[in-house]
Amino acid sequence: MDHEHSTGDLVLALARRVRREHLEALADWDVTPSQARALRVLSSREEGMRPSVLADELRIAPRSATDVVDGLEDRGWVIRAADPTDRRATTLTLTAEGRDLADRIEGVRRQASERVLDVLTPAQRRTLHEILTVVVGERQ
Amino acid sequence: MDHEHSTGDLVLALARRVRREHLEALADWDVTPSQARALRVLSSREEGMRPSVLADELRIAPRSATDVVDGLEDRGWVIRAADPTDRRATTLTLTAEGRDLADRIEGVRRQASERVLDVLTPAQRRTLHEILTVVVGERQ
DNA sequence: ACATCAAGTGAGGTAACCTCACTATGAGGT
DNA sequence: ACCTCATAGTGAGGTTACCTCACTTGATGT
Repeated sequence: MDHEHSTGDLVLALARRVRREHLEALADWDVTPSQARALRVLSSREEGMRPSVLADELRIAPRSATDVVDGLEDRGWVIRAADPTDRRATTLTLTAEGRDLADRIEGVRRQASERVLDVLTPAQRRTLHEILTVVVGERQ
Repeated sequence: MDHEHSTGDLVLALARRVRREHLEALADWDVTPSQARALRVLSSREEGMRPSVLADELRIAPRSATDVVDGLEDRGWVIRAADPTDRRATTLTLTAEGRDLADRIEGVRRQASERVLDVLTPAQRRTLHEILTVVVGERQ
């Protein structure tokens, strides 16, 4: 009303809405957002990921990954084991419960996004996806 | 690679990029993100906004608005004054420096978004804007 | 052999939120 | 006028998700 929304603002507003939906869906399992992000990364790779790699994927400091892993371990979703090839290192492995939870979270995440984008026609959906791929695809 | 990005993920990724650009642009003036948001709201309305209204606009608790306003006042960007019509209330007014800063921030915000969306053709830009308007426009 | 580098974590700090409780004031009913 | 209840703002104290710095332990290149 007072002034037109810029495209950038619209992107942020949409993201806010998607994130809010994700968050609500997450509330059912008593998982913090940062734990959910970590579970997602851990389930996307093969077993034995190092905390430092997790930190890298999450774009947080290695020290912060330690805290996140502490939380996941407390809840019984990952286990830390010694890396046989490097005695300084630790390997992270999802437990059965952890993997299960990660899968279920991925499911509701998808549903939550669907719910938000539902108002678009299939053609608009496709076009949006296409255009976003172009922008996001640029430089990594 | 391991699995296709969903549209929801693309939205979040794009928002992350826009936000990062904004943040970098902001770094020049030593303004925190929450201060920048508050300045934006304050400059969008007429003088004399109440802290409670600011809180509402920012979707934060009234108590949190107090802290944000404290910061803005310390930096000399707003002044608190007594509301003559209600002695419990306070009115917030941007100083000249505050208004000036808000304007400059708005400028670089716009430029930062431009930079990100630059890779699109004008037609794609228009289409994106249109589709986002549809999604964001739903229920308020 | 030894200096240097890397992996993880303890200690302590910050920003940006929150709730709860309190004071001061306003507003409505009787 | 008085009493009750609602409202505006803020002090106190807590939480989450990050951070840096310093340290220990172990690997690695020359």
